[in-house]
Amino acid sequence: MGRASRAEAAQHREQIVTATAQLLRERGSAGISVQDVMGAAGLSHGGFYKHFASKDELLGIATEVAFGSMLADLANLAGNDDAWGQLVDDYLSARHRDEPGTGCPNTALAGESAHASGEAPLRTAYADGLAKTLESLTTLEGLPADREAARRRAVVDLSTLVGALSLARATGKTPLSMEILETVRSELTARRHRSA
Amino acid sequence: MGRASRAEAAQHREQIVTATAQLLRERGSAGISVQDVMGAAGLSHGGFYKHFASKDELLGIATEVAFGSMLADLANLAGNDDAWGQLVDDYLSARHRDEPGTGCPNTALAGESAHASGEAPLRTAYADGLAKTLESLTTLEGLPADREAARRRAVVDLSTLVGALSLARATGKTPLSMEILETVRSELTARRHRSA
DNA sequence: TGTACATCAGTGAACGCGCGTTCACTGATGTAC
DNA sequence: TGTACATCAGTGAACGCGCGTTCACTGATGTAC
Repeated sequence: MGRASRAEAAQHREQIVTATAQLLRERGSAGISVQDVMGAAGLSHGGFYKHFASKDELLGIATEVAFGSMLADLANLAGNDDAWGQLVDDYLSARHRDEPGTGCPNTALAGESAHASGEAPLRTAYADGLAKTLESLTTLEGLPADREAARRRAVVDLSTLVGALSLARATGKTPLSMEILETVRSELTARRHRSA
Repeated sequence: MGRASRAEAAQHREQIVTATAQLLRERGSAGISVQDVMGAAGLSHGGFYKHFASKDELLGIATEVAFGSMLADLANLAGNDDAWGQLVDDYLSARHRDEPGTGCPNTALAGESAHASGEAPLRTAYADGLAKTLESLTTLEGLPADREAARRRAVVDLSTLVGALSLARATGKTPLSMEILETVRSELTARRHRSA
């Protein structure tokens, strides 16, 4: 094969990271191997360490990327007329439940982060991503009138969204799963209208 | 060593299951080995299959046991004067965050269940345990006046509790983690007083 | 109650397997003149 | 622009390791008479 050009190498690296960001959210870190993610870029596994120092390092980078695209989605919503209603409907949809690979890392990677060691790159990236998610949500909640109240609301609402999605995913495509999504969706929407 | 008596064997089995129920919630299924759980009962790994058909079967049984003791705790609360306040304070405590091994399996095993195959015993046990948790919580929420409203409240409240604990665990012993626990705790308590 | 025999819980070595990581090697890419 | 050489992305075999599971074996337990 010989050497790949710098542009090709950079593209390969991006493919590896993107594939990992998706597979990590779908299967968890124990469910993906170095061979899996190299294969996703059309490469054999041996060259992995020309790009990353370890699997752990890649998981940290992939976590950053996953949060990055999720925060971009969230920022795009901000301009919307009914940003909050849109967010709740998207977040608690059957689609989001069934496609964790492109969904919110706060939910998909919470267990991963909890089980990771304190120094693991994934854990650091998760803490940073969660903090940024709450900042972004606080802005979206305000009503800049009372930023402290908006922050509190963001924390409670994100908890509710993450919990509902976790429980819905844990029970797959079942009636109970749908009940959770629909109940929490209508409750969060109603609660917002009540206070508006 | 020779053969163990029936009483001893039954005790060994119970030790294996109990240890697994704890380790599973602490480390996840990928974090525990057959050797680990046999060692917890003071045995070598070879005899495992005299007790269980597979590691998957044990994980299912351990999940049932974890839900069983959690539901017993919940039932004990029911007699209490301020059962709801007690539940929220216990659930969102630093202790519960730091000791998943003896805590709520709805939160600890949500990710495990989501990643397990549809036929995995753990997944079946989880779905059953979550259904029972919601039934028990619905009773605790009522006000038997409107059972449907109580059920809806149980679904939303459990989602919020599970989400807050997941996020708090993902960020370990940090200020953000404490903020999440305290904010959601005070919010859930206040909300209940408001409606009482 | 005592004896002979079948049962089976537990042992420890072994199985195949996939894992993360290392390494000698290849040969096109990139650089220096 | 052309040539000589160094660089290094990617290959594929190999490493040690721990995993879930199997198996021949041991010898006390449980059972039958």
